[in-house]
Amino acid sequence: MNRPRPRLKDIAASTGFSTNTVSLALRGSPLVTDETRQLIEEAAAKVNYQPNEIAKSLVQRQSRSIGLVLTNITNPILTHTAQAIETMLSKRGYSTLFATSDNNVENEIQALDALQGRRVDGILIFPADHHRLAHIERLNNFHLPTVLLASAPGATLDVVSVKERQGARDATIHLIQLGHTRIGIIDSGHWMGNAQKLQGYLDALAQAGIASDEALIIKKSGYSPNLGREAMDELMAAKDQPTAIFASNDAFAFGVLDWCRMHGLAVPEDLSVIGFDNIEFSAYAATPLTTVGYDPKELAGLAVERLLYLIEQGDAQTAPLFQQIDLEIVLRKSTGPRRENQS
Amino acid sequence: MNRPRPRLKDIAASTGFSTNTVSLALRGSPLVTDETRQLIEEAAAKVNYQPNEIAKSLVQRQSRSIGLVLTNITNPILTHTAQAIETMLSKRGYSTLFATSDNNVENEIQALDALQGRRVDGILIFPADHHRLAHIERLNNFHLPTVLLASAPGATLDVVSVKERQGARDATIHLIQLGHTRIGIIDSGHWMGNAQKLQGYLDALAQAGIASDEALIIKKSGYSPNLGREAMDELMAAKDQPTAIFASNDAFAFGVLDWCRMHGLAVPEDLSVIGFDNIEFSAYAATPLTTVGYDPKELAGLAVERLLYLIEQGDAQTAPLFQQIDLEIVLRKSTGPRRENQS
DNA sequence: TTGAAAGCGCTAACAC
DNA sequence: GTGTTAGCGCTTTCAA
Repeated sequence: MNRPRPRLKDIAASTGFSTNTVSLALRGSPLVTDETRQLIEEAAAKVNYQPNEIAKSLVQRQSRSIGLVLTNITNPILTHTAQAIETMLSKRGYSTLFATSDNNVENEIQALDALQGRRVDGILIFPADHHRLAHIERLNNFHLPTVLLASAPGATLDVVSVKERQGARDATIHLIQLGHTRIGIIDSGHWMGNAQKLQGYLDALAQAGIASDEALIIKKSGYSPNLGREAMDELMAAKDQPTAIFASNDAFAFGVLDWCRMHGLAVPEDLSVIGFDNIEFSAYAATPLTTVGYDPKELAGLAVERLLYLIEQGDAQTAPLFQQIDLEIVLRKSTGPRRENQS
Repeated sequence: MNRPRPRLKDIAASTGFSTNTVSLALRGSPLVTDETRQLIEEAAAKVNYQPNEIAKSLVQRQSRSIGLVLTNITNPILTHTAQAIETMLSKRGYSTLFATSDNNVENEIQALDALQGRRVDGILIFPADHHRLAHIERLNNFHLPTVLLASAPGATLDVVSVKERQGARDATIHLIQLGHTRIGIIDSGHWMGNAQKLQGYLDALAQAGIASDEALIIKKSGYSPNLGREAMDELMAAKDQPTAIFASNDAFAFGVLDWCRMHGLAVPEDLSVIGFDNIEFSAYAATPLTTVGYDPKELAGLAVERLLYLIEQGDAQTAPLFQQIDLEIVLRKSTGPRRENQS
C-alpha cells in the first residue's frame, strides 16, 4: 500500500552496521560509540526513519496505547474530559484509541473487544450502564488495567468520578435554604443505572424534614434540552406545583429555562432552577444558570495517573481504589428566594 | 504484564491441528471442513481467544486504524463531527486513534509522527494552521491517505469542508436585507490562516455597494464567549456604531449577547446578531441565536467515505478531490430589522 | 562495542 | 483439507 518505509535493516545496510547496532544506537544505548551513533543517526534522518511501533509492540508485548470509551460526547463536560485525557496521555507517550458506545451495552462490548484485540495497555471507560459491568470487570481476567469514569455501585474496579450524591444534595439544600419546599427533580441517572443524584436530592429533603413527592420526581433518558421541556410539562401539571427545579444536567436546565420563556414564567422570580455540570455555555443561557460543577481536568488527571500506575504495577494486584472529586455550586442568576405569594 | 493470552498456537496444540488450519478455520475459510472448524471454534471460544491485531497488522502491513487529529474540541460542532467519524469508522472495521494539536503546529507535527509510527492507514485532520500544511502534505511521500477537514487555500490534499465563504456571505446578506449597513464582524479565521468568512462578509458588502470599514472588522484568536465580549468593547467604541454583528462562531455570538445584556442593549431591537456553526445550545442562548449551520454527520460521512476510498485505492494516485457541504441560515430571534432611529 | 540468532503472533505461499 | 516454512520489523538474549 504505502511506499516501502525504511526499516532498521535498510539503514543497517547503508551504514554497514548490524540491525542490532542500529537499533541500539537509535535508542540511545550507552553501549554504542558516539561516532557510530552519529553515523547511524544521520543515515536514519536522511531517509526519514520512523520506527514501526507495531513491530515494537509485538515484541515488547505492550502497545503504549490506551482505550478511551465514552457513551457519547454530546455532553460538553465529557468532551473536555476526553481532551484532557488525550493530552495527558500523549505527554506520557501513550496514544489513545477512542470509541463510543452511544449508551448501548452491545456497542460497548464490541468496542471493548476491538480494544483488546488491539492490545491496549489499559482502558478508561465511562460505562453505558452502571449496573451492567460484568463485561468490563471481566477485563481483569486478563489483568487489563481499567478505570471507571463513573461511580458504579459495588464495582470491583478502580473508580475516578465526581461526588454526584453530595453535589445533588448541596444543590437541593441550596434551594431549600432559599425557602423552597416544593422542589422538582429531573433525573437521567436511572437510564444508566445511577441513582446517585436522586439519592442526594432525597438526602437533602429528608434532612430538612420535607416529604418527598413522587409527582415531583421526573425521570428522563438522555441528554437534551427537549427532555427538560417535556419534564416541565409533567411537573407543572401537578396541582401543587414546584417552585424550584433541580435538573440533573445543564441540558435539562436549558430546557426548563426555555419552557419558562414559552410559558411566561420569570426565572428565578417565578421558578428557581439549578443545573448540574457547569458546562461552559451555562453562563450564557437565557438566565445565567446556577449549577454545580467540577473541573474535568482534575478528573482526567486522577484517572490517567491511576491507570498509568496500574499499568506500571504490572501483575502486582492492588485493591481497587475509589476516588471522587468535589463539586462546587456556581452561583449565577437562576435561583432566588421563594416568594411569599408563591404557590 | 498481562496473563498470557491464548494464541493460535495454543489452540492448535489443544485441538491437534496446525496453527495454519486454526487460523484458516477461525477466519472462516472454505478450505477447512465444517467439522474441523466447529472443533476449532469451540476450543477458541473456551479459552476466549481474541486474535492479536498487532501481529496481524505487522504481517498484513495495514493496521485498520486511522488517525483523527483535531485542534481542540471545545467547539461542540467538532465534537459532533468527531463522534460521527468514530461511529462510521468503527462500522467499517476501523479503529480511530485520536489526537489534539491544541491549535499548535508543533503539537500537530508530533501527533502526526506518533500516528505514522503506529502505521495508521489514513489520517483525517483539522489543521491547526491553514497556511502551514507542508508537514501534512509530506504524508503523501509515504502514500499515506489524508483528508483535510478544512478548506486550506491551495492545498494539494483531499478536502472535505463547509462552504464557509458562502455561509458568511449569506449571513451578511441576511443582515443587509434587514436594512443594516453598519455591520461588524468578529472573525477568528486569521488565527488559523483562514480568511474564508471574512471574504464572504466582504463579498456581501461589496455586492450591496456598502463600503467596508476597518473599525468594524475585529479579529480574535480562539473560541470563547469572552473574546466576543472583548470584541464588542472595541466595536462599540467606534463613533459610528454597528447595528448588526456577524460573529464567526457561536461562542463569540454568546459573548456579544452577554455584552448586550450587561450594557442594556436589547437584541435584536438595538442590535442584531448572527452566529456561525449552529451548536445545539444556540437555541437556548439569552436570545435564541440566529446562526448559520450545517450537519456534522454529512461532513463526517463525506470525509470517511473519501478516506476509505483512498485507502482502498492503494497506490493508484488519484487527483485530490475538493468537497464542500452547504450551510443554511437557521432563523431564530437574534436578528431583526434596523430601526429608523438607529444610529 | 558490535554481530548473529531467535522469536513476538500472526498470515501467506507452497507442499502434500 | 491440512501441515510446513518463511517472514512482517523489531528487541532480546547470547557470543565474540
